[in-house]
Amino acid sequence: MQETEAEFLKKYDRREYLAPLMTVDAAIFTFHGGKLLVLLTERCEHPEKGKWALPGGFVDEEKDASLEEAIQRKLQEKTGVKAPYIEQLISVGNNQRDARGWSVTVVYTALVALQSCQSFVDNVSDVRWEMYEEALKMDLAFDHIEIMKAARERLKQKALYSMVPAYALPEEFTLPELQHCLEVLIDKPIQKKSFRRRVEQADLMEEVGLRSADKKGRPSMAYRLKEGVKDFTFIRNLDA
Amino acid sequence: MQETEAEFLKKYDRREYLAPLMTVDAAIFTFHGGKLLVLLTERCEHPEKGKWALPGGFVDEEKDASLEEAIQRKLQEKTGVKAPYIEQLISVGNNQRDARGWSVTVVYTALVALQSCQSFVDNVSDVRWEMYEEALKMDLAFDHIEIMKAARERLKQKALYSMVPAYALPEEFTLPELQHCLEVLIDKPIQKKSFRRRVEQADLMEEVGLRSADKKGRPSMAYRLKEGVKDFTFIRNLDA
DNA sequence: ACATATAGTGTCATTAGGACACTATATAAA
DNA sequence: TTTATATAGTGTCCTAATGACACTATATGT
Repeated sequence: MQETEAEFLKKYDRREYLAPLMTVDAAIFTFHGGKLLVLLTERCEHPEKGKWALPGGFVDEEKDASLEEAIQRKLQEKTGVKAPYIEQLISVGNNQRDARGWSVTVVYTALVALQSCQSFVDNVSDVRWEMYEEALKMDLAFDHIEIMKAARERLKQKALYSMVPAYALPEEFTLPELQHCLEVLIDKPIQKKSFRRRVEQADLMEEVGLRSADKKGRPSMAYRLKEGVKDFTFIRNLDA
Repeated sequence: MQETEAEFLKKYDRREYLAPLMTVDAAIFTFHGGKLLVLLTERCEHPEKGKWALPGGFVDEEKDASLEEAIQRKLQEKTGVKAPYIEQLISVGNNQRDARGWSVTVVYTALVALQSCQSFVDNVSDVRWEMYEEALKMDLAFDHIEIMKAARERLKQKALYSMVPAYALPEEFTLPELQHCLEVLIDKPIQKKSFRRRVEQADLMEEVGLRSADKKGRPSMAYRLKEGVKDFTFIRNLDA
């Protein structure tokens, strides 16, 4: 006799399967003082207690309806950061990465403006922005060093063919600032003219008036991303 | 008094967390008779019993040391396909996609040569190669239609800037065959000359002699991928 | 032989982008 | 006030990639 789906689900007990631990983590970057920064939290529990790690944690079946909700909730709770344009990077799962056993993490990555969360981060001791170059030398929890490197690499690729790094800057920024940000991300100088041609072609920014001259030299024009611009890609590579 | 990590792990019981169901699935494509084909398996159990689905299944903590091993094992067991250059596509997780509850799937995708697994697929009734265009109209299990579309889109992007589609062809192939394959993948004609320039520049294939003329017209040169070529990318887009 | 079908090449025009000199406009110092 | 210098921004040439498309090459079939 055929079992119906309703009958199947009624007797079905998920506890019969010991599923792997399921976490979400986020590699969140910003740009400040000419440096790329990455957001870290200190682990307050075993395993890896006391080590710094990418913010994240267990998916909560009650609180989260999806992986996207889970990572937004975890980020918000732990660091105060809201990352509207967060993007899935990769998933890592094996029986080695967590001492508690088979573990899977779905990793997200985003660029955010420092201003959007500075006050929160400044006021708690277990969250901080670390310079990426320094974070590379740290003994991060689990396999988070490798994950962070993968996120950094993705960022580099994005910077080669898009203007995404604008998200890491304040709402208003100048083209020299954006160019410098890109140069840090791709780790090589960009021709000023090439860069500006691409900005013009992309037609994604609007002028918001001259920046008051706080330093020597000609003042630069300030821009902001046009309304409704969420993501955008150039056809060709910068340098490469 | 501080708890040590060893003490923590000793008393730690994973069954206290009800982790989401953890599966791996694969969108496997090939190219045959001028058409893009996708590999499907028929579900033999509830839920979605009797529906066709992307091959995949639960991660087995005993058998699999990692997600990569899990997807290779599942593919092999269910379809006989070995996909050496399989690639992670995306992970999907929410409380809607599986009637059994919160479920996460890590999706992989690959292009394989039909020959490498034809006999297996021919001999079992619950596995088949379906034309992609037809599969689109099917009522696949879970959210597999959306996942399949995402994999198709990734394939299209890859075809625009790489020669990866060569993996979907027999070991020896002609340039007109490869061009046609690319045209199907990106769904638009390619300039013959542009295509051949790129093949030459890439320097990834070697001649293996003239193809015997089975049809009208000048016979074409057969090629194979050079030894050691695994993945390769062009700088610029085809058409776009 | 000649029509036709398919494979493969030659070549020109367009365009993206690197190189780099040039102009523009500010502050600081003489 | 002039001049030095620093930074912003533009003009212009050269090269490389590639789209467009006509051309040559080599097979089959009548």
